[in-house]
Amino acid sequence: MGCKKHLGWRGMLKKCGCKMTKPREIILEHLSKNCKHLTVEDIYFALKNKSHDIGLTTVYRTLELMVQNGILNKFDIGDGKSRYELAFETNSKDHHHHLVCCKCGLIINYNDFIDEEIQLLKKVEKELSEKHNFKILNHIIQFQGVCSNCAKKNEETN
Amino acid sequence: MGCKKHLGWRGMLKKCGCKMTKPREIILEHLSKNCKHLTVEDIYFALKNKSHDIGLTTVYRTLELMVQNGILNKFDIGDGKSRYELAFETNSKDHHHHLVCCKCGLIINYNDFIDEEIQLLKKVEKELSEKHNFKILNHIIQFQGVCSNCAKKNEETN
DNA sequence: ATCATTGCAAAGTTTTTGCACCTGC
DNA sequence: GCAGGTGCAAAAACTTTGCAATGAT
Repeated sequence: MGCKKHLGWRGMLKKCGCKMTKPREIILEHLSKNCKHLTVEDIYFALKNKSHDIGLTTVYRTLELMVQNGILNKFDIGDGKSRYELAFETNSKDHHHHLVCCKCGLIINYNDFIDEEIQLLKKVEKELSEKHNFKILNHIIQFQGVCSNCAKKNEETN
Repeated sequence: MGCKKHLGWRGMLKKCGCKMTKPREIILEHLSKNCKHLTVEDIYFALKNKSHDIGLTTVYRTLELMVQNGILNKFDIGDGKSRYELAFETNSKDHHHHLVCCKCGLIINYNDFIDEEIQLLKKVEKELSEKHNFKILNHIIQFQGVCSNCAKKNEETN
């Protein structure tokens, strides 16, 4: 799971007139070691468990800041909680999309067809961007459905 | 914006052991005439303006029920409010994806490349579904970026 | 030294729940 | 008639804001 790129953040923040502080470093570090869809709560308690006493407010503010600066992606799988993950470059090998179980909220990252998807996306992005005069920065692709566990449970019930 | 299909809902609900009531009918009717990403608040006040006194709780419960039964799609563009729209069939001419402005929240529906997207999606769905043993019901594709208005505003500021 | 950042407590939003009453089938 | 649906009020869940203290450059 090594999502490197530890350096560079400092620079990215600096360029936006922001300081690199302990809490910010710790939060980014945590996200980089857990390359997946974390909620504010997830992060807050995970850090608390590692004896890092960072306020909930700071977590919220840090994450929002990172989103504004394109370092993180924010999305919602339908449970009303915002989720954050490193904004992997479209071409990076860590880039992925999500399969979301609408029963239990399980999220599966996949990048099986990423290449084909990306190819189409790039084309679509370019043309939509021109047609609607819209600067496209990012995309979200989510498949919603029922995971194998929930399907099993459902069979048992019926 | 005639999104027909007014009949059939009753049947769909019945099949799920649910009754078709006045509030449900009015809410579905409203959604079918406003084929786009409405929040609970949007719906609640729109109906209030038409002198339909439907409780906020009922709106929440009705929408959630429709989502559970596949009649509506639920998604979040990043502003923390759930949005709902009719779950157009993948092949229907009303099927579309979204362009979301991350500055002002503007949502543009597009279906320019829908055919190509759908073709790829179907393939991806089939294979992901087998590989991850996941029953895929639906998908969300969102491009995030900056709309022309916000881009203009930004230029003026700088 | 200066201005951004932090953390707490308080407030704001959005969504859910409990419960008595009402309604569709 | 009865299970399911409704609406109100209250609570819960998530997020933002104000402000005094602290920290980074």
